[in-house]
Amino acid sequence: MNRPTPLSGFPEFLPGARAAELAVLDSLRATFELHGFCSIETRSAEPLDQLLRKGETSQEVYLLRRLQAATDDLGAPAGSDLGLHFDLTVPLARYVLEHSGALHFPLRRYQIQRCWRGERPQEGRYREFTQADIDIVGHDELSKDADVEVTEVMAEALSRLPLPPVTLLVNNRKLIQGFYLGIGATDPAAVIRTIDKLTKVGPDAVRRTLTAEAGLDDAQVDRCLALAAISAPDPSFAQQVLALGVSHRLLDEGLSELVRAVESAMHLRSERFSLVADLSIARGLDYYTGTVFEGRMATHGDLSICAGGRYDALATDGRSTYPGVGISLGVTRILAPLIARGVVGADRSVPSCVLVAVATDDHRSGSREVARALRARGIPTEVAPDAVRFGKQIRHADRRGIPYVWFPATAGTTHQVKDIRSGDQVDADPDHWRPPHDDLHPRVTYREEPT
RNA sequence: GUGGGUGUAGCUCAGUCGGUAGAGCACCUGGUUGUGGUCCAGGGGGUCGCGGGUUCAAGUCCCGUCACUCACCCCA
Repeated sequence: MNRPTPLSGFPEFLPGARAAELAVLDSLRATFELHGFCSIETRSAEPLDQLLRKGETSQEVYLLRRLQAATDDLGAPAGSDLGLHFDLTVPLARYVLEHSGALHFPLRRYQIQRCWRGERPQEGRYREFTQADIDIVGHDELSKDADVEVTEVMAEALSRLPLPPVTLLVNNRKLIQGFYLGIGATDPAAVIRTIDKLTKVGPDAVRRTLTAEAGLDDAQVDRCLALAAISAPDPSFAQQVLALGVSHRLLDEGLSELVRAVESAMHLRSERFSLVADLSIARGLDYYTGTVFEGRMATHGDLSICAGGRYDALATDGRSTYPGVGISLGVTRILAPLIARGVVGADRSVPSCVLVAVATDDHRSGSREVARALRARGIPTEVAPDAVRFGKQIRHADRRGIPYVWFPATAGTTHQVKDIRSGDQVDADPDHWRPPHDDLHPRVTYREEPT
């Protein structure tokens, strides 16, 4: 077979699916900018030693290698190796340090770029994928309001997308860490790592691990599981936490932070977005220090489609530290499975709103004139490629989802435009006719799955 | 990296005991010479993933290999 085969983990969309993806990306960008977040783009490659900091040692990094590299380059120090970034947070940290003198803090930035991970691909897990991140980075300090703000922006961004609803689960690292310290756990980090797997492996497995590896007794494990079982869409979770009778300075601090985050997010709820305080959310990464997020879509099972949190030291150069809080949205992870199942798509595969028909080759210049007049008023228009019979030209439009076919005036006839969905055909003037606003550009279609 | 599954038309798949390569959908043409979708008739399209082996004969059996895919790990 001469036809190339697909590359596992490197998804590519057909034009219609790409149109849907573009519409989603445009929507995200518009929302982020509406909140005053600026865009940055960082280079695709970072020095390998930079990538492997931040407790990300387990990441499968794609290395960059020059085909024509001289042999003695192989002897170069390991630190000079380049790798493709596997997220947008590590590059942000590097960027902030590199440009700290020229940036204004707090820095509110969004970043929509490809990332690469060498792990085995599966549904919803890719080797090349697009991520949309928003972060707020401070200089030495960062207000607690930043946590609320990124929550608000992402809530709005998700609410606007014509996609399945998202639940954002929120917790606070200080709260659970303080709780574990309060019950006498000696290695709270180990407890966090174990609790993070609760939904995956279940309470029995967690109990065994907590006993064996974190050295907790049965009573302590009971209280950990009781804490992790707490979940509420409003600040009422605080009473449940207090009822467990544990006290610790960090616990109190985290509790009030989480209450505040949940309270200020109450008004963000919509049909497509809900926020829940869920004390089983821990996040495995150890650099999170406060609020942690994990977003789920019911269509994606246990896979989280967005994640993030606060880190007291996103970056540090010895003199200054740069605390940050942010959320990453897995654009490819959300879209690729939904597109593959036919749940999400676009109502057309080309941007064209109008196809101008060509009666005969002699009439082509007249058809071009009509197209120019429509384009001059911002209506995406293409001219039929061949002067074949009109039935075939209409079919050309139909196949691509182009909603209108324009029949230019000829000797004895007037200009007419046909809505090929309804079949309605009316007289029209190229300098004045305008389609309904909704027909102007491709739109994302969302069809709920028959379950 | 570990373990399972699957590779046949553009897509989804069938192919019996080893005996001439199939269906549905899609595509093209015509019915319909300036108006699509429905319907009817016809048509094109295959190195059966690749390599080797057994056999008179292999899509089918054996070995190898590659790709895809699912699960574990980890994560958007």
